[in-house]
Amino acid sequence: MRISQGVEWGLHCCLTLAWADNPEPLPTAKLAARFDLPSAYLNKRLQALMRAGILTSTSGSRGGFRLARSPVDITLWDVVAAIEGEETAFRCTEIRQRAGASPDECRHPCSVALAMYTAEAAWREALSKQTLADLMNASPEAAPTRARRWFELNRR
Amino acid sequence: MRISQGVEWGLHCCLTLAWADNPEPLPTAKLAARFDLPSAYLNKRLQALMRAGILTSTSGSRGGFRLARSPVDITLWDVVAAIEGEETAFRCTEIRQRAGASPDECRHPCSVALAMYTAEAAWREALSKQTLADLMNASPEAAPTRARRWFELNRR
DNA sequence: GACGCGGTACTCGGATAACCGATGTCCGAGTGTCGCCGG
DNA sequence: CCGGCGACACTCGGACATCGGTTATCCGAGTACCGCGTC
Repeated sequence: MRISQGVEWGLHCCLTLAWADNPEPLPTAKLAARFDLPSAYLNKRLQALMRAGILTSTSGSRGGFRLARSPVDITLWDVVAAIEGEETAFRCTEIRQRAGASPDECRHPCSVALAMYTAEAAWREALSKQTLADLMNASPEAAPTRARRWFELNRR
Repeated sequence: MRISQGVEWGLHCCLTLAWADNPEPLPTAKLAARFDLPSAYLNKRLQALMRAGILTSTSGSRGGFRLARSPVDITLWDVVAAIEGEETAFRCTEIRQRAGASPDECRHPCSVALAMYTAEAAWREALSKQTLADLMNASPEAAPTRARRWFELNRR
């Protein structure tokens, strides 16, 4: 089991956008350069965040991405779900039906699936409780000022 | 993100072994036939459970697998970790270092990684709290008797 | 009749392919900007 | 000097290759059983 790298990228980019806190959008290329990531692929992930309503995009020259709402209202689950998808990690294939379980029982999920879903719910809840703003507070003192400085240097 | 199918197979097989509750080992082929699974591949997963100390294997004729200890002492995390591995699903690649974070800060994990690890810890704990015995209790009444009946039919 | 021995069938165990999704790359569509031209 | 217009540069957006990992398969190593031969 592995969470795609795009999640890490997405979270760091959201943090950067939050610190920049700028009315002007930030293009993918700038963000990619900051973290030394492949620009085109990062763009793919930012698009996913846009489709989920976390970012807003502007086309054309002077275009780019901005946070769609305040960091207080963006949970980590929002970001993870946008990039990884909302499907459960555990997929029940109903193998009990091969073992002769009656169709009547199969109206309820089997105990195995239920247990796995319960654990996943705990994971999602833990993610939902943490917002982007919490992440900003938990970061070291130097981080926001560094982000601002970088942002000033990369202003067009 | 996706949990491999082997986890589902492993859990159902452990349940079957628990219900059989037999001093004689059960060969992979029988278990595979019960759930209509590819036998050789299932064997690979059962091997993993054996390496983790959840099952014991016996080679040769009349060989097979047995539970290594009581269902009360087998948590779901034991099974999941045995098959999926104990590595975290989220892998921090330290992209903050590309963004100019000082080596001094990097002695601590970054806030993003910390948050993700915290959520994963909640998931693991939820799995650790549930044992195989709990799963047996949560299963419908018909399941254990069906398993026993199947087991008697497939006795050699 | 009892013991020892060899062959056989069965099962685990690890090494070896095939398929699928994540990763990475490219080019087209759309939009704002800047410079030029005309009034 | 001012306003309109056109070409350009920039950025997003989706379509097309590539790679790693899960899934699937096969063959060898080891062991218990069964039958036979001998004492």
